[in-house]
Amino acid sequence: MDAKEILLSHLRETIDLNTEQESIVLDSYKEKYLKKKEVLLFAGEISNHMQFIAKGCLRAYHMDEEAKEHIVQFGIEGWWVNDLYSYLTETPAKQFVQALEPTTVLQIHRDALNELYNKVPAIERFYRLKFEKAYVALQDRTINSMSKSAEERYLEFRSKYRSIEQRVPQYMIASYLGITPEFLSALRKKIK
Amino acid sequence: MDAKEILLSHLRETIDLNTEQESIVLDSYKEKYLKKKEVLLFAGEISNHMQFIAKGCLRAYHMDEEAKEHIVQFGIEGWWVNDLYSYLTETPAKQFVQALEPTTVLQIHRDALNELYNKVPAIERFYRLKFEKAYVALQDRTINSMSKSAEERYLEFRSKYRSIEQRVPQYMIASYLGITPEFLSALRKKIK
DNA sequence: CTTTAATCTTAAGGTGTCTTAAGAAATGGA
DNA sequence: TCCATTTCTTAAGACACCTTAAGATTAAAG
Repeated sequence: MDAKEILLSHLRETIDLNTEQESIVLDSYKEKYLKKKEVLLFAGEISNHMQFIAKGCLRAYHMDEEAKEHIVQFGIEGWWVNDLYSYLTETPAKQFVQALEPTTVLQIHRDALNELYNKVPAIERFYRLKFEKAYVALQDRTINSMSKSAEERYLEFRSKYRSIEQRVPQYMIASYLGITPEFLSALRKKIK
Repeated sequence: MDAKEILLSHLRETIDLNTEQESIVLDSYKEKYLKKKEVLLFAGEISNHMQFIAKGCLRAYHMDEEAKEHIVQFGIEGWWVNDLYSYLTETPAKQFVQALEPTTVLQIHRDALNELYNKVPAIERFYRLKFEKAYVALQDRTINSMSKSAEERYLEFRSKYRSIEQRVPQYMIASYLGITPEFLSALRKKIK
C-alpha cells in the first residue's frame, strides 16, 4: 500500500468521502521521506504543515534552557505529529520533530488545509475530531503525571504503547516519562 | 448584561452569525445557577453538556486512589470548563467540576450541539478553534510541568493568571501546580 | 460579636528522583 | 570483523519536594 492509500483508509475510519472528494483531498497532500535522525521541524521555525505518518516513527521534543530534551510525543504509522502550538498560532515552534527511523510522511500546508475545509466539509469534521482525541490523550497524560509515581507511569506506558516501547531507545522513554535514564534503569531492575 | 448576551459577545469574538442564527444558537443553551461549593459534574457521571461560564468561578479536579485532589483547570467568566474526556467519549467522568463562587453557566447538551453543528456550521468552526486553543494551553502546561521547578511554575502562574490567583485559596493553587500547600507556603516565603 | 470552620504557616524528618562518573553492553558502519 | 558510537547500568551523594503535626490567621456562620 502506498502512502496515500494509507492516508485514505485512515480518513475512512472517521468520515465518508465520494470519489471526487477523495481525489481533491489526496491531491492536497505531498509525500516526504525522512532518513533516520533527520529533523522535520526545527524549534524556532514556524510549523506550516499538518503531517501524517504513513510509515516509520517520529518524536516531538522540547529543549529547555539547559539544553535538556523532553519528549512530548512519539508517533508511528497512522499518527499525526506536529508542534500544534506553532501550526495553529503561526508562531515559532517550541518543539523539534525528528525521525527515529526512515519515515514517510504526508504533509498538507495550512493554506491548502483551510481551502480544503471549505471544499470538503467532512475534512473540517475530521480534524475537529482529531483535535478532540489529541486533547483527551494529552489530558490523560497530564493528570497521570500529576498523580502518579514514575513507576506507575512507566508500567502504564508499557501496557499502552508496547509497540512503541520496542522501537525506541529506553532513554527516550525516560524522557517521555519525565525521569532520567538512570532512574528508569533502576526502576526496571526493581520491577523484574 | 445577562448570561446569553455574554455568550453572544463571546461567540462574536471568533465567528459571525446573522440574527436568525443567533437566536437558533442562543435557544440551544440553558442557564444554570450554582451556589458556592455546588458540584456541577461528579466523577463517575457522564458529562453530557458543554458549559460556558457567564459569571463566577469553577474548578475541575481529579481525585486519585488515595482521595487526593488534583486541580486540572480553573475557569472564570468567558471560559469553558468540563471533563472533555467524558463529554467526548461518553464515558464516566474522571473529574469533578465544582463552583468556587456563586456561578452562572450556560449549558448545551451534546445532542443539541451536534444538531447545531449542522444547522449553523460556523458553530462547528467555533468549537474546532476552541479545541485547538484548549489543546495548545494544555500542551504548554504539560511541557511546563515536565521541565520546570515548582518555583518557576508558581511564578509563571502568578503572572499569567493573576485574576485567578486573587480569587481562589492558595492550597488550590498548590494543587493546580502539583505541589503541597506547605511547600507552596515555603516557596512564597523564600520569594518575598 | 462569638464560635466554628477554612486557610495558611512553621519546622523536623523522610522519600523519590537527580547528578555525576564510570564502566558494560549492544548496535552500526567501514 | 573490528572499531566507534550509541545505549544501558551501577552506585554514591545531593536536593527538591513530601509527610506529619501543630499552631496561627482569616473568613464564614449563627
